[in-house]
Amino acid sequence: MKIASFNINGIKARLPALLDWLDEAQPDIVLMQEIKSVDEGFPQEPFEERGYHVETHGQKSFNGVGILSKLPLEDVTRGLPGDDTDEQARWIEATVVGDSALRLCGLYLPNGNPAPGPKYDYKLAWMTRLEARARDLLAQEEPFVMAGDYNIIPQDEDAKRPEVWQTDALALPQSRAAFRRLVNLGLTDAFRATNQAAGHYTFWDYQAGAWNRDDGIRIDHVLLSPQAADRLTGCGIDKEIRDREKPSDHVPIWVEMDI
DNA sequence: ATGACAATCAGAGATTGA
Repeated sequence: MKIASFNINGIKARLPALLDWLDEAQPDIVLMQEIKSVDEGFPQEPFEERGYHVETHGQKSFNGVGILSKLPLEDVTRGLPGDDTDEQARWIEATVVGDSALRLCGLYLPNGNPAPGPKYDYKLAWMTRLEARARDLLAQEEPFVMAGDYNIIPQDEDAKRPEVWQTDALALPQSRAAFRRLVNLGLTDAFRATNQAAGHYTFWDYQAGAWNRDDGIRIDHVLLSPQAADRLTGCGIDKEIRDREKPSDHVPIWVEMDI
């Protein structure tokens, strides 16, 4: 089973590029971020024509997450638990049942800039809630995938120019520490489990020729529960699609699992 | 030192992103 995460940066602007990639990569499941659409505005038909079930948790203009799946999506829940006043659409969960059940968690973690400030406080608070959700899921001792745009550069080797990110919310020590706490609960960073090299990125800014200079950062991650990590057989980044017409500023990261 | 670039909503330019 191939499971991908992709920050598409707007479904309206990205539909052709997304469909082209889907037809080539043939993922069984896609966790999407930044759909930038309300649920009613998300075009389900082109995905259903390709055999995908579609579930979204959208909002107007910004944020928004969704799941495409060739298997039916069961027990869908929307919103990260822990703050009933949080109206930002950044979290969706669903279960797929192949040979066994797999819980999918798709997330769009807050950017947090400028830091310090209220946006950074929101990011750190959101990460505390994320850690709590991970603890609850781990207690169930079943396979789950927690994938999306984490807006975290875990280590300096995950950026072409780490020095320019030192005071950025994506790389500040508090951000990295929160990400480590999450991983240290017992989750596996699928990319790092299969590839230890520096210089692998999932985001290149549209500005200043970042793509042409390979000035990227690795901020989209797939974390696996122990039971899911046992089924991991591969992980990759579809870097080449960043070079196409009207690309997202992110590219997909995917895992192959023996499920 | 600043802006670059893109998407959204709206119908110009502010806001957001990373």
